[in-house]
Amino acid sequence: MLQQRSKDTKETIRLNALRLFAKSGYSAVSMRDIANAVGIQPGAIYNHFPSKQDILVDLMMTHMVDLLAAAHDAMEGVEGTRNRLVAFARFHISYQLDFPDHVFIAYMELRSLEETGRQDVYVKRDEYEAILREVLEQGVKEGTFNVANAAVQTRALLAMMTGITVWFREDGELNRDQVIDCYVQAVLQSVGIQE
Amino acid sequence: MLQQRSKDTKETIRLNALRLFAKSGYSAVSMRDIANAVGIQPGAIYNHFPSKQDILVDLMMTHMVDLLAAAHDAMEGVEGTRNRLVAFARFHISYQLDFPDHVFIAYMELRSLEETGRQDVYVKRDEYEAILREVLEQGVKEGTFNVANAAVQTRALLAMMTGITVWFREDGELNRDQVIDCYVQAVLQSVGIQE
DNA sequence: TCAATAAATGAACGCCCATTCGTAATAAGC
DNA sequence: GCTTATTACGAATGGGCGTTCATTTATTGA
Repeated sequence: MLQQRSKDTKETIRLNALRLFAKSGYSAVSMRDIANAVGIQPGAIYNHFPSKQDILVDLMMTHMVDLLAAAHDAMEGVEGTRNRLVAFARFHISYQLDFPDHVFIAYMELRSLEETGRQDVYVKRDEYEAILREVLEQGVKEGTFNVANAAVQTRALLAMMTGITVWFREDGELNRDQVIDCYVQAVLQSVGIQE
Repeated sequence: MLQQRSKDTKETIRLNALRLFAKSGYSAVSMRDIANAVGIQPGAIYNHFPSKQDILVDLMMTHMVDLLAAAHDAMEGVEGTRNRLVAFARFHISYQLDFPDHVFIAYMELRSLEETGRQDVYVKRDEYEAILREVLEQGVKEGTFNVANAAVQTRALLAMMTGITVWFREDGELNRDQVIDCYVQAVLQSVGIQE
């Protein structure tokens, strides 16, 4: 049998595992499924990852780290609470649409994580939530925003924006920018700012 | 071995399957897990359900039918778009909090449904979305609401309100009514209504 | 060039899966 | 009390699971 070697087998495993986990869920995907998608034998995966669980941890942590870095990047230098809220909203939604699979498993497969690793992901998630929460708190303090509870509103808005991946299709009747504008308007109005 | 008979073994199976599916996901739960929770042998489940898949379909369809009936009930006789929006929001959030497991699997396990059954669930979901969408469309037509796209806003608001189950705990620092008020305010403001 | 390392195969491990079935025990109707 | 239908047990089915391992092949660095 022909054995192809590849320096990025590990990356190929990552990509396929991500796609399969997002489509069917961690538990429903077998190492054989992943191996088939990659084009190797199941055992060969263990040259790159010590276990199935480690693939999931790798995917989720990588995602959270990347997400955080990108978010801080997008917010850097943006001044004013309204501008910062808009910047965050646009960043968050765009990121969901760019990496729907990453976002989906980071959200859905927390329960599939064993205790090791789950705490790490929680910490990163809190750090991410804090970015939006601080914007809201600042807006409330200034009197710019009308929000009863910044922490609650943070989670409400994140859920709202994250949900876009469930239904949005690039070939739908509204294009990406139009949909983002709808959401940004909803976000702004929800904190009491009229368009 | 002692064999207990029970008229509501079927209902007990339903309750335990629901709880387990919600906690770990459909694929991660085995018929043995369910049987153990119920206190019977795995084979005995097949006296009540033809397959594991049928348990899931049963749970999801039952939930959707109940949800729809309860929603129509809650909206009946409520006049005025603002009042109807508030009524729907309060109903939806309360229902999520009352039946978090039902809601969770109806949302998450659509992908675990085989084609038969999935279409039925989609129809019910659309029917449910339509209740809120029609309120928003009416408000836009009247000029009461400031919403760019009623269909988009419908999904955005449903995602926002449904997300509450992810973090809300009955013993948290805010009680149920306080949290509901926060969300209702956010919903109202998001459609352009000032509190 | 050639040893050392990395990455693949393919077969096997023991275990758990959903489901089936013969049989026994219970409950319901007469 | 006896028949019948229901519901349970408990063992078995074939298959898939995550993972291991001896072995082979390819790549790398001295």
